[in-house]
Amino acid sequence: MVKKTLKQRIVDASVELFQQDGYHNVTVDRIVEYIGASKGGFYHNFKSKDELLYEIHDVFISYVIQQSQAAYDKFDTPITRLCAMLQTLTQVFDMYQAHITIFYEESRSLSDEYSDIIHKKRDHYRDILQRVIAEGQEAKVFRTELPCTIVTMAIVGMINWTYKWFKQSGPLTMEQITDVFTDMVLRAIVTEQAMGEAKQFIIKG
Amino acid sequence: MVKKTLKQRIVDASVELFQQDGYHNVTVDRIVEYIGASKGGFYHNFKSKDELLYEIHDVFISYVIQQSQAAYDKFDTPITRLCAMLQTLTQVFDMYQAHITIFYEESRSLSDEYSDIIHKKRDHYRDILQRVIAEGQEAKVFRTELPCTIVTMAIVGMINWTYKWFKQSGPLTMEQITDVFTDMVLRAIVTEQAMGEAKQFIIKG
DNA sequence: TTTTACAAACCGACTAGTCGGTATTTCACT
DNA sequence: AGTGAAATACCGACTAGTCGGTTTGTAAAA
Repeated sequence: MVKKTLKQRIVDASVELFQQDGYHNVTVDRIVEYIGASKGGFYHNFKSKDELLYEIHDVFISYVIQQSQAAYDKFDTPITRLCAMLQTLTQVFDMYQAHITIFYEESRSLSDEYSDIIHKKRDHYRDILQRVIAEGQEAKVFRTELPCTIVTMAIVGMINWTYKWFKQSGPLTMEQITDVFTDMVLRAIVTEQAMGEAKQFIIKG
Repeated sequence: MVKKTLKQRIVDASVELFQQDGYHNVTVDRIVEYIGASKGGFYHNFKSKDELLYEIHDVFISYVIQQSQAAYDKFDTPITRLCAMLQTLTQVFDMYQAHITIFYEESRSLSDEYSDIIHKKRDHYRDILQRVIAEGQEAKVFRTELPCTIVTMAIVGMINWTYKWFKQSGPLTMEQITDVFTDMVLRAIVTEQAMGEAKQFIIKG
């Protein structure tokens, strides 16, 4: 697959440009000029600039959902599932930082027809994580005194926020950061009696 | 102060409209129409739409910095300082949710002259928190095996992300959420030997 | 009289989307 | 395989509309 389709080149260029300057500050003219194409070519592949934005959103969130579900299916205890999901998510966030930036900063620019679909998928992603937390609480592996919705959003926030500050050129790799996050989350929510199982994921002092 | 100045009315309306629809989707015409004023009045009070956006940013971040610093000054141990800052921050985030949405989603729309100032202040806010973490590590109250920069960003992410999902009409108040966050953070980072001092902030199971 | 505070019409730059056209590929039929 | 027609992919000048900002006007305050 040496030859990239024009459509793919448009998407790739847009992801880059949208991340840098934001959806509204990037014109269709600029996108096509950037890849040496034309407006005709653009509107042959997309019915609108909106549709392009939607496609970028969808590719990303669908991938996140699929990966999260795979991490869930691969293991069978709350702690291992949670760790796998944390690892998977940060990995995705490492690779798709540009997509995430667009996903979380430009979703308001989606027209109504698209935003419903995207919002549903976003909720689905959260639900997968929340299910792990809830199941862990039922099994008394995670502390039941913490509301599982808040715990879920605390974790989601911690991870999602990385797109704002993580630099691949920074002093720590995403793997190292993941280890710290995993440590913090497990310490925060695992019960005393289940801490034995979690010990292997805790950083030694 | 029954009479609000036009300037204040413009700011208030803009905060509301920007949060709802985003900076680029709200025209100056719409702002002035919303409050029953004119474009002349707008440009009498602001030299540009950019300046208005800047002012909204600045009011908010300056307040956050001031409140964070006050929380720091009010106490004299890492744990109490951290708890006070968590409480202060979530309180601010409860009150200024619209400002925060704008602050974190529209800062890219700031022109260069303004964005430098805002970015510096944003870093300053983070530094105040990071200092508490670092001081806690020096005092062996917080675990030194966790890099303080990552811990800081994990906390910042957890708190900041609330602006995406917290609803004042939701089942939990911001105070209750703060208690959960505080519990999780302390459990995650306080050392075994200092846990005694932190116990009062931990939710009992 | 000058300044302040706002109103309302207006302008110029910019941009999403269109449309008529051309190059390239696909494919049915010899 | 070779051919030609139809479908597909792409081009680029043009348009209609939008929006930030300006200019001119005006009434009250200082």
